[in-house]
Amino acid sequence: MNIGEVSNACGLPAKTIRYYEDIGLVAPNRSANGYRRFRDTDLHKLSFLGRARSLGFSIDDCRTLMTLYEDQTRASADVKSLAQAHLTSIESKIAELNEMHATLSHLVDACAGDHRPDCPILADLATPTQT
Amino acid sequence: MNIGEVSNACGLPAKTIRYYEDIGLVAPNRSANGYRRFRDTDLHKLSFLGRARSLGFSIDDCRTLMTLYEDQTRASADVKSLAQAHLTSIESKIAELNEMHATLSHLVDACAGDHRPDCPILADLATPTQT
DNA sequence: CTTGACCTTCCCGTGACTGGAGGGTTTATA
DNA sequence: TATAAACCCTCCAGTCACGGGAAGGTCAAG
Repeated sequence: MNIGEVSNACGLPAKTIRYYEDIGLVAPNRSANGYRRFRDTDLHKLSFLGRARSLGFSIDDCRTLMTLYEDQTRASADVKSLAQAHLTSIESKIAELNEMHATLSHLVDACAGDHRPDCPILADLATPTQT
Repeated sequence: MNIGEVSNACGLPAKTIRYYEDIGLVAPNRSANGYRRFRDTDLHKLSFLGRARSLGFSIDDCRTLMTLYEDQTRASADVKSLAQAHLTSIESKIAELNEMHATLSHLVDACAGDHRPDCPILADLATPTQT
């Protein structure tokens, strides 16, 4: 399979697939004309990566997950702890966004949003010691 | 005031303050020795920027907000619509993270997390057509 | 034989900084 | 007076995970 076909099959842009080769996540063969030639296992790997990335795992995490996936003697505890750590980081991001949202929606509600210049949003931004 | 003093006062790292000068968000004077010399209005601006950034506004948004802040004839509607748009983008980020969290926490719960290799998390990652 | 759809490499840009090298200035202390 | 610590400066490179685009080679169809 050429890169376009693989791209269609796994949903990753060709650019991304080339990038993944650059950083050593996949290692396709080459045809005589220089084109990348992917095997089924390469496609499988790329799908795995795409799915892991869509769950928010970093490239570094993905590398580890791939290693674990290919290691038949892995302990599921290792996978779980990695996922757990990622979950925790997702939770803290959500918490941070929720806080922003609460503050900002409060301010937006307080703002008349008309032609007049008076604006509680700007007033808040100009008041550093307030939360 | 020198940069260190301003940094303490507004909570932004000196590096960040220099960066903000580079991109034209503040324009402090210079002392004879080449040190930046900040006025109260500069500090005020930087505090404004820090607060806006902490609410997740992009640098570009911050630039607009500063302009609006300094424009006495602004309409609060302009500020509100900017904030509203930002709120919406926060909401979509939260939704995305919530989806990741739901999927991943489900998988984590299903994983034994012991010495055995069987792992629903890896199994899911290896199954592209599943959600 | 040409057109268009592929594929290749290479380099630059993104956002918002952060780290570090290499060096000048000021202030406090011995 | 020497020196050490604590400031300050500029400039360059790196972060993360790609995306855009240039410049050019290859392949199948009409």
